[in-house]
Amino acid sequence: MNVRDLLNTRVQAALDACHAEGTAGIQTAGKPEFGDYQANGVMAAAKRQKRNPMELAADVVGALQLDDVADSIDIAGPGFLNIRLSTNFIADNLVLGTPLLEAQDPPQHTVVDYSSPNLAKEMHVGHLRSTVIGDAVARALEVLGHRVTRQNHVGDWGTQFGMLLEYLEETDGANSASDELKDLEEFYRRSRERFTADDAFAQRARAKVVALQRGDENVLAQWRHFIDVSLSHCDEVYQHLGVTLSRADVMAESAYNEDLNNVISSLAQQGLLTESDGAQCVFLDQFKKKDGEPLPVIVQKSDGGYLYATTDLAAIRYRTHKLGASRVLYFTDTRQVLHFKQVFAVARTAGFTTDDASLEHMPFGAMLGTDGKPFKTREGGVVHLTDLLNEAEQRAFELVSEKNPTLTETERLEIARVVGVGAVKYADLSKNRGSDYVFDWDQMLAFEGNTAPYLQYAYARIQSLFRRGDISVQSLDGTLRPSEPAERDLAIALLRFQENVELVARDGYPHVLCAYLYDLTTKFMRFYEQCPILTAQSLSARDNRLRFSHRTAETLRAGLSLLGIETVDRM
RNA sequence: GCGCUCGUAGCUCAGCUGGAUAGAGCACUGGGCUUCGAACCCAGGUGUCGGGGGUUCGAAUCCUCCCGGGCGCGCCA
Repeated sequence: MNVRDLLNTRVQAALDACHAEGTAGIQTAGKPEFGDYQANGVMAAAKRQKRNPMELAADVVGALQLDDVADSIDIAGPGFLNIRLSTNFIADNLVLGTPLLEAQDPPQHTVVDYSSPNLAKEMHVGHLRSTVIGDAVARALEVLGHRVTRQNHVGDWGTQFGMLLEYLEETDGANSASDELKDLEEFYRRSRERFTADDAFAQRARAKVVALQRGDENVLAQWRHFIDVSLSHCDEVYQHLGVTLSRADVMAESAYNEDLNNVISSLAQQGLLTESDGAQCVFLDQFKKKDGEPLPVIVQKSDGGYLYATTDLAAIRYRTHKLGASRVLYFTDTRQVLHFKQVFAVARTAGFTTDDASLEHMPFGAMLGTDGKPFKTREGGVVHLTDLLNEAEQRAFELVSEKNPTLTETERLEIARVVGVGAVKYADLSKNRGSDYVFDWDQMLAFEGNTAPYLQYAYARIQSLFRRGDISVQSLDGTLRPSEPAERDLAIALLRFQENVELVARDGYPHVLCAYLYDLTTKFMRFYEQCPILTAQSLSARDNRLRFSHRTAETLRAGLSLLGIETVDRM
């Protein structure tokens, strides 16, 4: 049940009945004394109608049908409507055994383009945000009943592969290729060194590129092998990260190779191509500098080569026309906003996208170190994701061992994995993706405040409760009926799961879900302090509180799972 | 030069289509475990929302100018 939607619909109907134009403007109440939800739209509607807002508010309340939902609707301030949900409504919608989330109607087919590392290098922190955020949004869409096609648009093509393949051939005698590629980053560094230091090598590398593009079977075999090894590295990282991407989701840049000349010829046929300095460009009116100087989208280089804009155009056509997606989401960093604006515009103009398809760039900011500069190792190198996760687990292990030394080492290792990886992911997911964020080991691994371990701890506490009380969850049928204030606060929070997940699916901001889960958890912690559960006064109160606890645990586990974060029964 | 974006408490961050006295966490101070896990809870206070001007019943949010940071701008992705 999306409570907010329900209220929006009802208040909207009342506005319509009063012939008032505008939206209901339902949001969660700013303060407890304002009820649970507030409608802010009446004042704006009154202004449009040139009416007294208080009068209109009274009319709207008169026309409002909320008997089955709310206890009270109060007009406050200059014309706010404060809505307080009724206990019956809350209880009716919090029934153990009913699904935590319901599907949205109608279901849509969404392509989610995320992670998309360059296979020439090892995965590093620069790939973390796209991978983790995109995965969370994909999961949110799926859980709401939408069809999701993941697209890992990996970079497997380009001139740097000539250099890498040449170097691979050169070194292959000594060790097996797999061994050589074990540290991709190092391999890349050494081959680049060779490339710059040795002209003969550089020449052979360029020849490799040509051979590769020409489709030379031997070189292609080398290339496939390299890609395969590199993808295996990615798979390992994805598995470690707990990300849903698999080989089946890989749709590499090279997959569009044979379609690129079609893209060009289609643009040419439509008269959209202009040659400029030997390059094929698309000039669109909406991309002009202030002085009228046009801004090109280059789709073919003067040497005949294609660019990422070309590939992206082919990908758009594939995703909308072939896959039939109605939404395509791109999780890339914020530096590419102009690129996507242009590519989307070209795609629309050229008919590479269907009319009703929505192309949405979901940009995210950079990861900075505590010094405010791009996050690097002490030596100034990129931080590999594997190292990052290992360090997180190491720190988590020390912490778990300190807090809970009686657990076996096996248990502590497993907890450290769940807590450490969860902390890293949550630190990223809990921030607004649009802006840069500071990656701070100490803060993230302090495991306090708005962190994954705080949520995981609440979950573990609830599991402990059931263990101690020897309660079987199956015995807890029925509704959650709040009576104490702390119970009511918790109940309202539980009711808001649906609307928050829907927001994530719509806007692609997982931090909204994080904020929700954190709020839910603080509400539970207060409930836990204030309302004795196992030692409640009456058996019915005890069972009711157990139901609250169980529902909270379910919501936490489901919510964290949408973020790709696991839970443990003890920690 | 043009464009995009950001500037909120000492630090890290929220603030949803403009809404009520701008909120959290960390840090700091004090309190709470013979009682369901103290990785917890409660209490305490801090803001020229970068600055000026404007729009209006109402602006952190919209417009404009200025200051400051980041990023982008024809053959990398």
